[in-house]
Amino acid sequence: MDYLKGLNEAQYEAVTTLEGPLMVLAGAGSGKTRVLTMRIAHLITNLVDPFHILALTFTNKAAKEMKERIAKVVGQSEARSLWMGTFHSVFARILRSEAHYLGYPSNFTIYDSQDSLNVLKKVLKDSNIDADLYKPKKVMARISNYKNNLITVKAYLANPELIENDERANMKHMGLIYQKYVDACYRNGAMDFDDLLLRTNELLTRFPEVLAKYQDRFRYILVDEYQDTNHSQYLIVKALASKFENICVVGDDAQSIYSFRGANIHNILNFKKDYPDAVTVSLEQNYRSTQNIVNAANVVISKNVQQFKKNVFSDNEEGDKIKVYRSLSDADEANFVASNIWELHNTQQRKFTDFAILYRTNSQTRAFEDSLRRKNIPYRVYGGLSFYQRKEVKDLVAYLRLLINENDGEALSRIINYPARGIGETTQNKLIVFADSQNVSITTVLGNLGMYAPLLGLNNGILTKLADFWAMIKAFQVMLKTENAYTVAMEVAKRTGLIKFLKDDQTPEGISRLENVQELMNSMQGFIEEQQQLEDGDPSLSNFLENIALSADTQNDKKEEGDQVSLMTIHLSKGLEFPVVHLVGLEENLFPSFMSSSTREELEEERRLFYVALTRAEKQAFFSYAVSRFQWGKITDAEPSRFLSEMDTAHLEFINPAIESRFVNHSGLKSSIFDDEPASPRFFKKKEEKKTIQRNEPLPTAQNLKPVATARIINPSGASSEDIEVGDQVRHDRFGVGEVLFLDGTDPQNIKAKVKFQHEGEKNLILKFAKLTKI
DNA sequence: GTTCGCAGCGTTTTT
DNA sequence: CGCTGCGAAC
Repeated sequence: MDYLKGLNEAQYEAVTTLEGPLMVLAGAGSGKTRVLTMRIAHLITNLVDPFHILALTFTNKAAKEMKERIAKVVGQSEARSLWMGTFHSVFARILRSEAHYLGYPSNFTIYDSQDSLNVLKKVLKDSNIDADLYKPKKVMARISNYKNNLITVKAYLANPELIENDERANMKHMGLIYQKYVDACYRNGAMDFDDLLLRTNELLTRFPEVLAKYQDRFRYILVDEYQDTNHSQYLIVKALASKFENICVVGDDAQSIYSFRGANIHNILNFKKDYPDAVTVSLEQNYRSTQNIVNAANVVISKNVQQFKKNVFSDNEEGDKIKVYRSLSDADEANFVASNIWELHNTQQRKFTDFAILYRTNSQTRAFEDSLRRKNIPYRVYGGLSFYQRKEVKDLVAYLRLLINENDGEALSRIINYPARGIGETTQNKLIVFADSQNVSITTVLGNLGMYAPLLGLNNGILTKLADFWAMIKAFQVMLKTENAYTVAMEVAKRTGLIKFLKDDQTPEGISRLENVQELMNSMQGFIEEQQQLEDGDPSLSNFLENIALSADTQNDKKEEGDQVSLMTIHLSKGLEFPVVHLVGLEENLFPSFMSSSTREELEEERRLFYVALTRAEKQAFFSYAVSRFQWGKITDAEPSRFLSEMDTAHLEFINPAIESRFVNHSGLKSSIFDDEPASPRFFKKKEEKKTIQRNEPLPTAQNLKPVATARIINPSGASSEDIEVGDQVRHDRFGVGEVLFLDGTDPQNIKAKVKFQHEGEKNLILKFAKLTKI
């Protein structure tokens, strides 16, 4: 049991207290993941069958990481039968096998937020409701809120208080809309994210035999990030654990940052009330960060009223003070960060992977991408628009979804006329109205066109098109019975004309779209191969679809992780650690967000977010903020974040005193430094860029071209080309092998390469998109 | 039925 | 600014 060695007293207790309810309050950096991992290992060593263990996490990333670490301790085969995953994926799996209880098909589709929103928009349109009062996103948030609190349509309609509440918000039709939305999803054979939890609750409450079955299976339950569970998740855990009560929850109330999606901090605050016999273990020693960082973070989080008292401390070196940089603009800030990374990379021999840039909102990425790219610093952006949310990818996926679940009206409407095949809006509307009037689904109408044709009022040309379309879908379905998912998907991409449609668009964006589709095919192939290697793998199309529905992963998770700077939102950074952290955009109305500055609760959550961000840092932290920022298409003045003033200056060091004093004396003059400039934002931007280039880099000369052209080019999706130089032999996905004749361009985004291919002749390629491999 | 262009809008965080 | 949705013209 060497794995028990090296645990401190509290960790040891948390790992070895196997029976009964246990709450582990794990301060930031206190070895939480280690404890969870060791605990599972210890369970298995103590002859608990992994089959009886359920471990729930919040992100796929966390689940994956933990699985790997457990496999290292107990071995691959032992780890396999353990159930570990996100709430959503674990319960989606259970729902699939028990769907018949709920009147759902087991092949139900899982809708992501975008799908749900589309369905809701249709509902709103149908209902002839004032679109200004009922903004889809707002309505969706309310519905989501109901669901997460287990308020079904029925419960809603029976609750005058809720109805009154919505009436007061000027939304008296919420009940009706809610009903219609739920009906639509049901008709489509689909569940949204919230349904996965709500329906699980329904399953466990309405069918005691099902509950008993899973209670018996999951005798040992572990929940990571318990502070972020919502009510729905809380009830599921509670129900499952109520037989054996071997439940271990791990969390840190100071790191609860998901209340916007229903997380209820009281779940962890009240754990003792739910399980009076619970053992509580506090992990307070932070092994991750320097004393200075830990202490600085403690000062800020102590401003929160709502929290357990903890004493997180570090025995590490005291460490550097946190350096605070005040910048003139977002571009200036990005430039500072990039220069700083470059410098530390050179002077302290830090790898690029040692650095993280953390921000509040995804829209802040761009400026940093620009500066990093200019300095040829490799980076990777996490999060943002997921690969699977791109339109071209979703379109192909919609076809595949339709093959699995032909009732999926959302998928159908997405592709019935894409690529255009003459089935326009008018025809679709007729179909919908007719199907409604006959009280059947559109699928039924399409499947029995012969019978319905005379009643539809459509001309023969259109009817033929509809028949052809449906015959094609049916043919794919037949094919799916004998061929593997990849082959069918390829056939779909070709036969529907999707590939041709994309190929016709030779703009860089068009090429990139085609490549994304190819990438989808690749990832599918990868998935199939991976599943085939697994003993209990499932290479089916439906399994593939489920996996992508529940993963917000960007495309290149499997791709090589080179030496790259990480860029991500603070939310995404939870659970991670980096030697050097740049926390940027520390401005009022940005962080804390203007959306979350009205109530104390909201502000406390922002403060916890700040705490999370700072405690990601191991050795060094840098803060920065800009006095003016280019956003919403114009320049906005900004004040430093209140979190900065909440800190103890003993932990800080202001690193640009010159600029500081210049500004301190003239409050509110920030914009006046640009008085000699035209007011147009465009000019402003230009000037900024020019300035930064001059200040930090020599002008592009022939000498400087080479490093740019030979650098790793990172495109926005994160894929990278190898270092390409003139004379290199390269391989291209489609054109095969060739020689690079010529490189052209200084803008790393737009370097063109002339390549002579053995068979295809000379081509001009944009390096960023071409994905050339050096051979 | 399709395409293009413009206006208006929102803009936090994720399974 | 960038996206969506809508209306007008082909």
